[in-house]
Amino acid sequence: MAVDRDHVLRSAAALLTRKSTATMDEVAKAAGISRATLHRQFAGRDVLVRALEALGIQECEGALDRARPDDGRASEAVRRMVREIEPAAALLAFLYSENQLFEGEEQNEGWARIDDRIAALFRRGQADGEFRIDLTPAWLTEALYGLLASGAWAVAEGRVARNDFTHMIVELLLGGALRREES
Amino acid sequence: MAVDRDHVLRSAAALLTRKSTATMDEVAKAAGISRATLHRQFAGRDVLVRALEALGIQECEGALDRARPDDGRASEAVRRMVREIEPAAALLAFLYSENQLFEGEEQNEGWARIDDRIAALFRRGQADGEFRIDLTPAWLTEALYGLLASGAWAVAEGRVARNDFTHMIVELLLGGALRREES
DNA sequence: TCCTGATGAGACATTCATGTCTCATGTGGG
DNA sequence: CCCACATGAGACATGAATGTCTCATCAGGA
Repeated sequence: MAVDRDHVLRSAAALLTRKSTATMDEVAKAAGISRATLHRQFAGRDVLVRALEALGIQECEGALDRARPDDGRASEAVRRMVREIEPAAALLAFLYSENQLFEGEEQNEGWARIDDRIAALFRRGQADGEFRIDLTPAWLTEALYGLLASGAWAVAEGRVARNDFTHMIVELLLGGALRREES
Repeated sequence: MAVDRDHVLRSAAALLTRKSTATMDEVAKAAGISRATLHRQFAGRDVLVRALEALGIQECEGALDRARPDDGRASEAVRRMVREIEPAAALLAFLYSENQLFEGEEQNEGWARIDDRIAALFRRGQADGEFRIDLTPAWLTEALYGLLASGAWAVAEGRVARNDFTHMIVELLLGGALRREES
């Protein structure tokens, strides 16, 4: 019956997103399969995490594609990007913290590609004169990750409404907390 | 010779900040003591983490006190606050991620007090007409935590210069990425 | 209907961090 | 000088998660 690998992966993502220390047994139960079958699909926790990483990268790439980062104003592209990434934010937050554990090992090159694409968008915004130039694209990229993680966490905790997710992040990232003298 | 408890605590903070899964044995070695002695000081990993939590709370409270959040313009107070919190940012990031594991248990009330004080500062900024009102104080507080964690991480990874830490965070948090039409 | 293959349940061994205990050592104070 | 005490080193037991294996069952296809 060829277990639905994608279903298992997404169940695991949903669970580990909430409880990053969940047991393989819990992951299996969450997916509605036995530990044995889970282990037949993913031969070990690290394999599972790597698969989740690949899933996260895939989702990010897809989100970036759909966001068309090269079209129109950079600020609008950022807004589209955040909106597209939102569904994957919790997974990203999990992988973000999990990455810190892969100390020695080289990180998946996929992240480098994604970092580059996002940084390129910020760089374009600067070149277009839309974004300020004293905040480096690398920092803006890092900050975006941080805000996505905070946002996902705050939503999960019920401290902000899910509907406000994109608005909160985009407005803070682009506009900041200070009032604008003029729009 | 009464082991220097504070030294042990700070060594542990420095290590766990970099490698959150470090063993009690590694923590002991990092502090230059044996595992037995470490265990005499902190009877278990959770006790150690709780002690680190208390340390983090203490540092935050101190930073908030020194930042005088009720003095002058709210934006300046935020800047002082970030500057004061900076040395503890890595510890905060560790505790921030560690907190997610204390699922059921009630979180230390100290955090609630700190959250309140920070949120109050943002609220004052809004009341003074300095901050925009469509970003809730709760979200601004969460975002600040997220940016502190991202910033500490980015500095540790060498992606941003340590000297730029405060500037990067404050400017993004308050001003955002968009260029101001006028200062 | 029968056969093949995937699955679930569970036993079992292994690894690792941890908690606990003992004992020798070495230092500082009386 | 001698004693008390903290420490370091290490042995040992424990618990948890994991990896591995077997076997019965069940469903789908020939």
